[in-house]
Amino acid sequence: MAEGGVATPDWDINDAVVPRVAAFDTFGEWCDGHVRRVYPPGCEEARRHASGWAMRNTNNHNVHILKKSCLGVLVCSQRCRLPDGSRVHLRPAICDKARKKQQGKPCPNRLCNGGRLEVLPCRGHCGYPVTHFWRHTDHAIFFQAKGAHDHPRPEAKGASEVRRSLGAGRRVRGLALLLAREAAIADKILTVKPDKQTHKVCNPHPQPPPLIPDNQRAVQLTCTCGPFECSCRWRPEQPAEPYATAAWSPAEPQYAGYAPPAHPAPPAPALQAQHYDPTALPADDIFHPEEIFQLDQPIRLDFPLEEHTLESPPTFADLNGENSRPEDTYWMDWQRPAGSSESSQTPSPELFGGYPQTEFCEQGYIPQAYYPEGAQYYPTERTPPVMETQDQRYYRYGQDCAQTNVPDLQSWNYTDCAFTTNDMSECKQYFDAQQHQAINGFSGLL
DNA sequence: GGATGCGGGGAGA
DNA sequence: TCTCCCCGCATCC
Repeated sequence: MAEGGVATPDWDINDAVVPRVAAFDTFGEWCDGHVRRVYPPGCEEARRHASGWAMRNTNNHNVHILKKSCLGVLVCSQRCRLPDGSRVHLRPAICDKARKKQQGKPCPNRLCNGGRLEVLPCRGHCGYPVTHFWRHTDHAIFFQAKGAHDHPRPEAKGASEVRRSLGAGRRVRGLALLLAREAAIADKILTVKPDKQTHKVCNPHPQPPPLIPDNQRAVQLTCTCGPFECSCRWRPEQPAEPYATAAWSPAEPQYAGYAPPAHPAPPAPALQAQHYDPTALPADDIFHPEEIFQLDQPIRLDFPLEEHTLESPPTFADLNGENSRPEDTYWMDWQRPAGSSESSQTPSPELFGGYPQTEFCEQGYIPQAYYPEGAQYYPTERTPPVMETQDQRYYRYGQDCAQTNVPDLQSWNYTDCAFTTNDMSECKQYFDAQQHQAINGFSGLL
């Protein structure tokens, strides 16, 4: 059975009738794996069919169900590493034309030598891109995801949007222009932030259970480091195990030797001292991506501020404080999935986790490995189900079909569901273990 | 300019 | 027939 959110009875997005539910799920921006969710009709993100993943519309010739497929992630052709050991993973443009323009551009990693951006396609659903399905009824918005992403999370949507809106990508000449941009960023933050917050209306669960134990959150939450010098982020109380970053060479086979997620490698490269000259200006005529990504740091405020974030988002004071070093912050932030509930709950897969093996493929598709150097895994969003199924009503493509004999209607067949009921306890143990390893793995950063 | 939604249509199983 | 994908168009921001 696919992972369900609220306690809806079994349903599938393609069912002729879907149940009417009394409880809704917390909106998940980074849903991964076979996931089913039910959101309230007023959930702004759900109404916009928002996702942290770069999802493009796919025509399924069904006007009742909106289908989207994952575009993957933009990565460096050289698979270079950022100063902290993570890799480049940008958000591909949804527009085909824009996406083509993205490809071939120089890698934004200033340490990268000759790398170019290329799309790492998603093949997480039996060799096809992971798909999201959205279905609206009068009383709920149904969401279903099929497949597990086999690639890193791209940067959050807000990053690319603001970057574009600020005209990043063109060469900046002179400090005055840089300062003007910073002022524009600050202005945008002040303008956008309240609005975003007002739209955050769909979370009926103000404090979902944390994925990281409170005792491990404490250090982070009490961190007094400056936003750009913080080195205690995610610091667990457990001593860190030594970690040696597996050197990755572009000459290596890129998609071979996948390590199954059940045995994730210890992760996370040690956080290196970041030597980056913020005053450096581009010297050539091609656009310098680091100029663009300097702008990414403040825009994190442009993302929906998630309730369960483990760390406070940068404040306006942070961005303008005398200690501000946007570039460093960018590097710090970039290696993490930007601005999302799940991402803030779970450290970046790039740092330690693995990408879940593409399971659940009825066709027996054997997934490719994208990051052979380590079994990278990150926990998928797991919202504890709320088993409330009273007042079950069913909708037939928008029609309100009140039903009283629920069991008779639950004979839906799930041929591609990820979990059976019996699997759930095992899965929980599995994800708990993964989560524990993930947390420990993060200690390698510090 | 890009995101998004809709729809036509081709290809393959 | 179903699912996948590509493409064009319209709308909105």
